[in-house]
Amino acid sequence: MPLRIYNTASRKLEIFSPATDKSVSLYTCGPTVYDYPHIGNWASFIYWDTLVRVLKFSGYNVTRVMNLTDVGHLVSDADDGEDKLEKGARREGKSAWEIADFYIADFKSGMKSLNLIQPEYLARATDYIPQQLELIRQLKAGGYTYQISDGIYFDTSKFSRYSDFARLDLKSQKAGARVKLNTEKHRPWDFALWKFTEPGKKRDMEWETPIDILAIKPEQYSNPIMGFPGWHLECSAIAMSLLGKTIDIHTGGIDHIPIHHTNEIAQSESATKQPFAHYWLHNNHLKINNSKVSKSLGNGYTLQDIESHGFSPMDLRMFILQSQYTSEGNFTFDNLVAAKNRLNNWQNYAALRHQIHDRLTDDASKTDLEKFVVSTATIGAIRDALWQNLNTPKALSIIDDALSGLEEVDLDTISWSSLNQLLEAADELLGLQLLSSTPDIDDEAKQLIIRRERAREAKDWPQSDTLRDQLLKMNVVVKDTSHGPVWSRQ
RNA sequence: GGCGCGUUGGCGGAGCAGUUACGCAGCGGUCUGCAAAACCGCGUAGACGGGUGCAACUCCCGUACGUGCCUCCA
Repeated sequence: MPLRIYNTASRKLEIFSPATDKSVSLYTCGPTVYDYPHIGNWASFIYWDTLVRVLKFSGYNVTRVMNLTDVGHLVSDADDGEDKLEKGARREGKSAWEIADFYIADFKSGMKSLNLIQPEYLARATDYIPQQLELIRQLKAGGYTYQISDGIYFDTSKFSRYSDFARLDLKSQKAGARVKLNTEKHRPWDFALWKFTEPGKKRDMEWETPIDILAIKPEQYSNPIMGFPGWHLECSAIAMSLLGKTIDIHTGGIDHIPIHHTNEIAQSESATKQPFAHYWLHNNHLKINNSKVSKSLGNGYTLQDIESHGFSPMDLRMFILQSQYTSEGNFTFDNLVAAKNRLNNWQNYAALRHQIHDRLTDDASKTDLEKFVVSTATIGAIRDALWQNLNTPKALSIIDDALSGLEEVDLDTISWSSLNQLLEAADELLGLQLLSSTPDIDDEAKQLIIRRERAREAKDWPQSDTLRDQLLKMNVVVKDTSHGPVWSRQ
């Protein structure tokens, strides 16, 4: 069974096959670092992290780039309004550079707490200004640009396939119906490659516009014209400079199909005459309380909000994995509780491995057939589920099935190594930290459990209950099963 | 106005043309010193109306409702 993924470019489920045998180049549109990401943003990054995990698990050598948009993303994608970074700076009384640094640090720490694998390259747009200017240069040379009073624009009429990717009928789009149109643009969907700093203004982030990309003669050029890159440009420039002209997989949110990715394709392919990406994957949006996440509705919960409600980042991760990336999830705190409980149950199963080990006296005397073995076929089945367009809910259900058998049987009969293999594979593929979140209990707690068993044998219930309370204070819960006591963490 | 998507049991959420998804929550029972767990069972899901099939939650058409994009947003 091959790895299949849904390619937005073809609108079909396709068998994945990278250009180079066992290497995969992967580009993910990263955050605009002007504010805390909300859980919808994180959902996207959790899904793409799962993709990376699946590829690595399948033996691919993955080189992944994620950009950090720290300049040029305007309040409106239609090349109007203020730069988000500059706006954030004004809001917080800092410079745009300080804003970017702060939210980049926050993003990295969020990635860590959600156990997202760090991409090989986390690239700041402002670190790639020369590459972006070079791309403009190439496009200008090819006749794809024009200049108007506020910047240099991409002429979409020169790229005949412009509307193919999003399958939009541009004529029927009511572009600018609700925003003031830039009347100088030749077409509403032409987009800025480089914007000039407003005359008489000084931006925190601005660069001198090289004269050779300007449509003026050198003798007319007196004072430097300052400017900054358009939002779409960075992704093409960063991706191509780090991964080459054609990349295997490009991922991003579903909202990026009609504008951002359409524009990336237009400018990249106009410059190189080669396909920009073979596979385009898009995650659907997470709804919150059945409505969309929107800054204006104020429902964009952050990771900090989740934690202040008493949930862990892994609870959120479990919640996100419970629905498939192409479907529209719905977040409520009740649903998060369900995910938390499920994860907690898994952690209790994971903790059994310490208790099997403790009792392991004559492991060799029992054959695998006599033991409860989590078969390697289970791990294969998990992988197969994920290979089916990252069907994470299916993968979770397979793990549920495998784990739920464990508590019915005598612990002595469970194969320690096969349980460990399952947990390792689950962690590798889903990143839920089942192993690291369930360390063994200390010797003191173990002694208390033994003493409690003695008390129970002597039918000394008050003593037994006292010991149980003592363990509870150490966050260890003891349950008396028909096969003896089993502990778990509270 | 244009283009698109969705509608599964209390909630979340998959696959599949014919066999229990799965999870969380709930109810009843067994077991049990108590508690918890575990186990067994229960609630008879598939918006509505047609159509094609021996057979449809699963394919096709229509209707209703919801929702997304064409501003911002993963």
